[in-house]
Amino acid sequence: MTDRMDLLADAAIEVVAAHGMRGLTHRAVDAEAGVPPGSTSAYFRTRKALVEGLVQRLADLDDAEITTARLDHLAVDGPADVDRLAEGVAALLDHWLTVGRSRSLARFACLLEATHHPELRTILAHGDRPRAQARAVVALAGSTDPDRDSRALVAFVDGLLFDRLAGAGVTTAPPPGTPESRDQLRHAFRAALLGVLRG
Amino acid sequence: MTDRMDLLADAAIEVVAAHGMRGLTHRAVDAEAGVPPGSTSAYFRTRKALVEGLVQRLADLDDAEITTARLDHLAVDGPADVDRLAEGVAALLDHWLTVGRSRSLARFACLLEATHHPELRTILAHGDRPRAQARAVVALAGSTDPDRDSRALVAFVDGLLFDRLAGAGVTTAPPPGTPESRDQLRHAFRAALLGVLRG
DNA sequence: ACCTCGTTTCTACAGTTGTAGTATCGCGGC
DNA sequence: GCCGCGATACTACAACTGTAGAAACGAGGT
Repeated sequence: MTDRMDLLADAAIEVVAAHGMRGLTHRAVDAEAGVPPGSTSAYFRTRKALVEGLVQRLADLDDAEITTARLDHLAVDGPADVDRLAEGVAALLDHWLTVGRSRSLARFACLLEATHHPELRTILAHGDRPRAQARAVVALAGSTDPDRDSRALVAFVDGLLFDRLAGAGVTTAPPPGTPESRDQLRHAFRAALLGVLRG
Repeated sequence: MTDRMDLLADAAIEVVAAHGMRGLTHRAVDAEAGVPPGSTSAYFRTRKALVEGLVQRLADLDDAEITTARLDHLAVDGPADVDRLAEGVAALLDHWLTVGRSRSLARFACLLEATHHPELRTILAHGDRPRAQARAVVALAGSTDPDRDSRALVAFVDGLLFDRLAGAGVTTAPPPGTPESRDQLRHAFRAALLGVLRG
């Protein structure tokens, strides 16, 4: 709502990204935001309120972002279109892995949290908008079951994101932000899209 | 190590699945395991030890499971093989979503945790074994870059799993365990595999 | 200058959690 | 029967966290 609340919610996102849900305390947010101790507790009286504020802030930030990064106008009816779309999604993933890294981590943490706190689910309609975009794409491409296919496609993209954020494998991925990373992501998404389209 | 430790670690997995990492306390584990209060604190003196024990237990359980569910012997050189493999993976996913639901949730929570606790990463070499299996599959199928492709494939499968566990979309998925759910998973994995193979 | 009211800052306190130390138990050997 | 000792159960306490309420502040009007 107010500036100060946004400031605190942003700090809360950083805290969660850095120390997990467990580290999310009123005092930790105060410290992260550089405000006098007690401030967070004043604006978000209970911890539940703090979590809800954080989730709401994530949703708002996504709303702001989605208007600047629209992909659903990219019709796909030829190989060139597929490549163009893959380029766009790779750029988006790259963004989520670098400047948006904290937000991505916080989002996954909140999604897990929403598993046992249904009230978060309504705020965090995660993937609904991406899914709608994906639905448009696969529908235009002639999918026989756009709901199912778009859901799978979004799940794949989330999987790619999660893997790069938290994947702890032997095979090390190139650091996000590099051309090689972008290339891998583009290639992977292209494969997923093609697989879904001509499944 | 000992029985009692395994019992407690298993209870810890349930606690994390039900209440998240934040709910993981010595006393909560005591309650979940139905042991006298203080027991967990005696076996895992510090909280760090408790989460390490939990992660180790997850890894051990996976080890036990992997020997019973091998998929890498399934060579893929024709459409029939692809279908067979997709059937196997769908069954595995179904298993992870039903009887193994808590473990799957706990695993994702721990992966997120490992982001800021490197010592967990060594224990939880998540996806290494699946990745090795996937690598064998894509290599046999003639991939030009098996490391990259298998990584993508595993990421896709994880994405599917995460989506069914924590996805909070409008498009509701059929409940896990039903034939429709299996069918969707089979279809989705098939698409991913085909996309990766003939990328 | 002074009051008003919303915002911000500070303080207190009860409940929870992490951790370590002490007591009790159960059983195999003397 | 009694002893020793490892495994288990209990207790205590300091630190941390959530929450509420009281104090200080500051801009805008009179």
